Amino acid sequence: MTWLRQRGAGRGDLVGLAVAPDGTTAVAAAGGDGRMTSLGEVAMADDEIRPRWVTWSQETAQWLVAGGARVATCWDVAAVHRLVFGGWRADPGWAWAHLHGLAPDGVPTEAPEAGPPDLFSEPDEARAGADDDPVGADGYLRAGWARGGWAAAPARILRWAQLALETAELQRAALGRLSETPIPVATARSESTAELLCAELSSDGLPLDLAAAERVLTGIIGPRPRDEVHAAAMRAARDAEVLRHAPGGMTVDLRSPVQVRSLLAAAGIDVPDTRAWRLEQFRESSPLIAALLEWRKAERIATTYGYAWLDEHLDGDGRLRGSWTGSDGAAGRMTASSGLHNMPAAMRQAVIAAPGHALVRADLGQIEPRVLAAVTGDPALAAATAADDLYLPVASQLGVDRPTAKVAMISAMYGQTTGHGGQALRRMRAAYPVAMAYLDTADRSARARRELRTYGGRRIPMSGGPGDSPAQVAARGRYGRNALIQGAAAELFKMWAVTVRARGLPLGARIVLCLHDELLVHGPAGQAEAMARLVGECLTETARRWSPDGRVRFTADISIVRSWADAKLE
DNA sequence: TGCGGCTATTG
DNA sequence: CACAATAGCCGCAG
Repeated sequence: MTWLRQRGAGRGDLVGLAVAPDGTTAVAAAGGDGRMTSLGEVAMADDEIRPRWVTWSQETAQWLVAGGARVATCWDVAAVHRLVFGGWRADPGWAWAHLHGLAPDGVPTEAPEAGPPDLFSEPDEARAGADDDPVGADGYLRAGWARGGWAAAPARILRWAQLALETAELQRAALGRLSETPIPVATARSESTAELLCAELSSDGLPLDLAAAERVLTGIIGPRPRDEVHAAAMRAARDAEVLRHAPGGMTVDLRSPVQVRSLLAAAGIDVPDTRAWRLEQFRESSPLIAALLEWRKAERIATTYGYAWLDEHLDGDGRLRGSWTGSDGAAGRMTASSGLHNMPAAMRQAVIAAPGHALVRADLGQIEPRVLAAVTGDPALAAATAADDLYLPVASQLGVDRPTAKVAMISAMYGQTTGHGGQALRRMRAAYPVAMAYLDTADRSARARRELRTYGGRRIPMSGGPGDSPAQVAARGRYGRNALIQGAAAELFKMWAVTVRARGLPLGARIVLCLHDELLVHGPAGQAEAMARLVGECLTETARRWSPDGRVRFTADISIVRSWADAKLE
């Protein structure tokens, strides 16, 4: 797009982008200049210039992907808003208000007295004309614009692209004021581009072989039921397998925890609840418990990951699709629906590379303690990261065995208070004073409802939430200390992921799954070795950018596999 | 019908 | 069974 070049736009420069649901597209360059264009031109300009496209949210990325115009990088206003201000809500009007210091309560909504749209209440976009400014006299974005009215006419789409750019520039300035965090702008970029990745993950799906998946299911819950009657009969048969161990022919609904508890009581087993870990100790001595635990496993598969799950989420092209969010929850992890993040391990053997393709599986090793070392700069802990197994040097520094060292480390990061980690925890305090002080500070701040900020600059709001009983205060402390670790790990992971996404493109490598510390990359079989090498190089590159002093070592276990479940083939 | 509790799966 | 998430079923309130 020569026009963009004429406006002086170069690699990495912010360029506003708006894509209406019908594909009408506008771009806006710095200085307020903009023009209507097409997705095809955007794709070409991305190749030639590679600006950083400013989008309002992942929705724009979804339109781009749907239109076949995948771009390299973006600045996602919603993602950056979540980073800078925290919380889930990140619509344009909300982000705008925060950047302009306007009270969030005042963000205009559609007038409630207007009621649902009908023949007599013209939507805002249809009334466009006299007062066609997206910003109202009160300084807020107008509700009609923010709620979709921007797409009503080309002039509005253009204005919306300009406004995205203006908003992004304000966000960048706000990030610059986060002086206490080391890499806020780099994090904003990777968090943004992670939204592009999410749109692609949602669109591309995870390769899952239907026949293999059905074989897994058959082995656990039997063949696909022919009809409802057959399904009910199989269910009853599974139930009967447990109930035949019930005392006195007692019949209960196994799906009701209350009834199961009374069943167990009748069998002489008194438990406060019926969770598997609690029942496990009775497995050997009680055939009823053993049968119940097996039933639970099968029931879980049948109801959540069974044939209905395949029918609902596995498409005809052999891809399991769900929706992806780039930064969800307390600490800004990626999340996915359709069970993509909690699929039973047994189902992984059905995740198989397409013909002529291979999967590269890569796990970050012991990511949370390494992240703790990096974000705190604790010298002793950083030294321990030189080892492949970080818990070995930690154990020797603490003078305990490896399992104890691991429990102590995880206790410190998660805030466990029960159990017998007290002595090891005291030694942790002596061995890693910088890291432990960081965690203690986070805990204290969270208890006092003071907001937190991760290494990458993500705000963790601590207002609201549960009350001030001792248990709730303690829980808030655990939440806070963990949010900083989990959050920073999520930031590092996403930077790694978007680096792999970018560098892997020439090889035809596509990320097909992100799982908190694990990447699954799919690509041509002939490029498998190159992809595996590249994933490792991307971690090195990311680590250097993320933790520039280089004193903390990050490791990944990388292997080329046909199926996700496969052991390493390297 | 909506929602909290319980349960299981994952990192 | 600490921290995080998604998701299904039960029981109860409205």
